[in-house]
This record gives sequence, structure tokens and C-alpha cells, in this order.
Amino acid sequence: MGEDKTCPDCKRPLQVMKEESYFFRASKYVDRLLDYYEKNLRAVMPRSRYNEIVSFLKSGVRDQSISRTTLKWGIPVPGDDAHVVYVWFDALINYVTACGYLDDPEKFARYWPEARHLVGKDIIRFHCVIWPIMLLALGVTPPVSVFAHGWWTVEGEKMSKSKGNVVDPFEMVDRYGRDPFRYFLLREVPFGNDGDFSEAALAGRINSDLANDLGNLLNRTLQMIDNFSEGSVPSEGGRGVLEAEIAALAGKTLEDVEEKISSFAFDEALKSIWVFISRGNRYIDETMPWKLAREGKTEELLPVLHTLYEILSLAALLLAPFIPDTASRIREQLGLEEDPRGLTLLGYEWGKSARGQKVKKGKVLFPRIDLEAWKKEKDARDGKGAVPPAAPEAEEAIQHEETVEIDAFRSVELRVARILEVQEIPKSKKLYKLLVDLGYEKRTIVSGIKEFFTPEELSGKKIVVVVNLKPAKLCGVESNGMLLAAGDGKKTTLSLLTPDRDIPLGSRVS
RNA sequence: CGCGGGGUGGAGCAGCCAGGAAGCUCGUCGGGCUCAUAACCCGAAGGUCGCAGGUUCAAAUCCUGCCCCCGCAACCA
Repeated sequence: MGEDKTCPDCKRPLQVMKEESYFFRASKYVDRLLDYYEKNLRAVMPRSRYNEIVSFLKSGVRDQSISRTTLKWGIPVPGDDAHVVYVWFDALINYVTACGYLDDPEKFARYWPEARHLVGKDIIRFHCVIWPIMLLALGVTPPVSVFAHGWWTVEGEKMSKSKGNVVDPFEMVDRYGRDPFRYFLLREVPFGNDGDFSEAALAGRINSDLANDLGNLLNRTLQMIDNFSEGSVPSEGGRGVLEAEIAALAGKTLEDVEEKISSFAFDEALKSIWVFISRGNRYIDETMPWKLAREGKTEELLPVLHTLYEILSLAALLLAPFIPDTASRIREQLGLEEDPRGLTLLGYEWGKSARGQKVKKGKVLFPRIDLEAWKKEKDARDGKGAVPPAAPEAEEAIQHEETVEIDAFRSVELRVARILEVQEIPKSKKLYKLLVDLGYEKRTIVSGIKEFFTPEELSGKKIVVVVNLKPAKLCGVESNGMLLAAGDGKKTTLSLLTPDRDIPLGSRVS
């Protein structure tokens, strides 16, 4: 709302309204909630959000209005049909009723103690202030944790419809595949931070992580099992130093991934899995199976293949929550008949997957993206390059206004004026406060041209001003008119309209 | 004093809450290997950790001030 108490969008003046409402006595529980948070440091994550919520609570929470009489729709307040329940109040209750609160105590006792909420960072106040207070009032323990995730920008910019840079997830899935897209979103950014999306980064991840590291490890391993072991997996592992080290790393990775997942550090869980995968690639170089095969050292060769197989089999299990389709495809190629347990770690043991089964080398998991071709294709899609370079200005069709009568134009009073003073407006990024001289009077106008001109450039300039524009307050400063300028529509340049000969101030423009 | 996020090798980021030899991915350069998706492996170059103070045996990390960037909000009349 502007300083003059009007709606910035519709200009209608502020109206004081009264409405009867039921209030929830939230203030009463603030101390208890603070106490709860003090004892449960992970109740709000990430840490920065926790701090934000705690300091918000410390600054005080007012009692909450939780009913409306002005709305027809909504859930009627029990015992008072004139009111409906405020949406955030009843919506939150779903979390407990859905898992059996009051209806099914047994179910509730099983599920609620494990409750973890995952929400966008814009709604943490509802989830970390109002909601736990409601629960405290009910005598129910707040959720184990509320994790607030961040937002995605696109190539460094906020997604917005007007910029037309909104990324359509379905389009990305169609273009790059479900798993690669999922992988990117989970891997690229520490979960909880804002992240930057770009197709180039996605393509990079697909090539280096999925194709080169993971896909290629599977491919070369299966090829060697085919070549050197007639396609069947050696059931015996090796007892060398390397094998021991890898077995230890497997155990560590397993633990690590579980730990990272439970703390919502998905990017780190994936990093950890990739350390393991990379270890597999290095192991091949260290043992050089092709050389062992050439030299007929079968007793050394087979355990190596066994170990590689184990690495892939565990990797598939660890990856299942992140890229499930890929996990299944790997298992399939490994010839691991679908386990009744599914892709879970229940009863998992290192070294027990390879049991002499036949592998079924299939299609390459992730074909490498040819970045040059990709770039061309993308440019064409974005309308770059494909458009003849000779006509760069003709990108967007000119949108004309409706035709008007000459009177409509004449009703706009334009006059020549000189800029006398230029002042910055505190806290304003775009506005200057200008004092202009019309010859017969001086007046103040506010203009959004700060991004294009320095005060020195402006002062003394002769310009054209709309003098009969209704005054308006901008950033608290009253503007009595508007100057004319031409913009290129891309917000890169702005040019002031200025008379081309010396002409007295106040001259009418028509 | 409006709210919040951020400034770390060429690019993109982690590390900061709980101080203790500056790390990851990509890129670049050199080498190795040929089982593999021109992939894989090894090595190297490259950083005043925005600036200035302070605390400390020790600061990217804690404290103070300042500069810059990005969201939100408020204004492109």
C-alpha cells in the first residue's frame, strides 16, 4: 500500500473494516515453543531457517485470527455457522488427521512420531510457528523436523512468466529423461539453498556424472565380464589390499548415504555415491584386467570382475531413491533377478550379490550428449542463430495501441521544460526527483530513469513534459508530470526527447 | 535504519553454525591406458577466501564497520 493509503494495483483507497473473528491464543505458547526448539536443534532445517524462526519467535507472536465471516466457502466453525475456519488453520490440521489423530490412535502412534515436513521456504512461518503452537496447545509433539527447501532461478534470473524463462519440468523430462532431471535437481545444489538451473549445467551433469562415470563403469565392467568370463559373474572375491579397501569404502558409503539422506543432504549423499563409483573406475586402472586376461592370470582376474560387479550392484541400490529407473536398469543388466525385497538395503551384504549369474549387457545407460550439436539445437529452439542474423531488430512484432481520435491526443498537454535539479530519492533504485522549469512555473516530477542517467547528464537538459497528468505519489514524493523518453523495450537504453532548436521554456508540443 | 540470501583459483559451487595446513565439479596443460560411451586413470598450473579493522597461539570460519551483487517489498506516471 502506498503512502497515500491506496492500493498500488487498483488505486482504490484503504478502507477500515471490522469483522468478528475467533482468535487462537498463540501468544500463550511462544515460550514453550522456544523451549522446544532450544532442545531440538534439528526441528527446523536448514540451520539458517532455524535461526530465522527462533528470532521471529523471540520478537513476539500475536494471537491469531482463525475464522472469517466474510467468506461463504470453507469449513464452518463448530457451533457457530456464521464463521468458517481460516484456511491455514484447517489445512495444517490435515497433517495429523491424515495419520489417524483421534480416529485411529494406533496408526497415529505409529506414524506421527516420525513426521517430517518438507516445505517451501515461503511458508515456514505457518509450519514452524503456527503449526507447532497448535500442536502444543493440543498436547501433541511437533513434527520431528520441518525442512524448508529453496527456490530455483534460471541462468541466474528469477523465473517469471513475463521474462518467458519458466522451465517446464515436463519438457525437461521429455528432452533429457526423468532420471537425469531428477539427478540434476538433487545433485546440483545443497538441498535447502536456492539453486540455479541451466540446461547447459544439466547437460554437463549428464555427460560427466551419468554417462562418463556411472554409465561407462557399467558398460566396461559388463564388457569385461563378457570377454573374460564368458558372461558369468565370478562368485569369489579377492583378498588383496585393494579389495579390502573397497569393501571398507562400500561400508562407509552405505553409512554415509543413510546419514545424509536422513539429514536431507541429498547432494552430499550423491557425492558420496560418486566417490564410490569413481573408486570403481580407478580400481580398473589399478588392476588392468585386460592385461591379466592376456597373461592368463585367471585367478587374479576373476576376483577383480567380482569386485566390480559388487560395486555396481551396491551403487544401484544406493541410487534407487534418487534415480529409480536407472537403478532398475542397472540391476537388470547385472542379471540380478528382481528381488522380492525390491531395491532396498534390507539384509544387504557386501560380496553376496555376485553368485555366478549371467550378465545381460543392454543399451548404454546414458548416451553422451554431443555438446556442439546440443548447442546448435538449443540455440535454434531459443530462436537464436536460426533467425537470419541480418534482422536482429525484427525479433518481436510491434504491438500497436488502438487508434485514437486527434482529440484524445490533444488532451495531453506537452510542454518544453528544463531540468534544474536532480535529486536522488532514498531507498529508490529507479527514481529521480527532478525540479523542472516550465518558464511560467517550476514543478517537481518523479521519473524512473535513474538506471540510465547520472544527475550530471540530466541537469540543464531541455526536455518534453506532460504537464496535465494527475499528480501521484511515488516513494512518498509527489510527482506533477512526466517526462518523455524513448526506450528500446529491452531496458538497455533510454533516450530523452529534447527539442532540436532553441525554443522558449513552456512552448507547447503538438 | 524495511526483510532475506550472497561475494572462495577461468566458470559454477562446498566449507562458515560447533576457528586449526583452502576443497569439489567443469575447463586448461602434460602424461598413462586401450576393457569402455573420444570415455577411464595419474600429475600440473591457477586463489590477496569482497575491503578495512578487531578477538585469538591460530580466522574463509568469530566480532565491528564499509563496499558490491541478487531476491522480496516499495516506487518504472
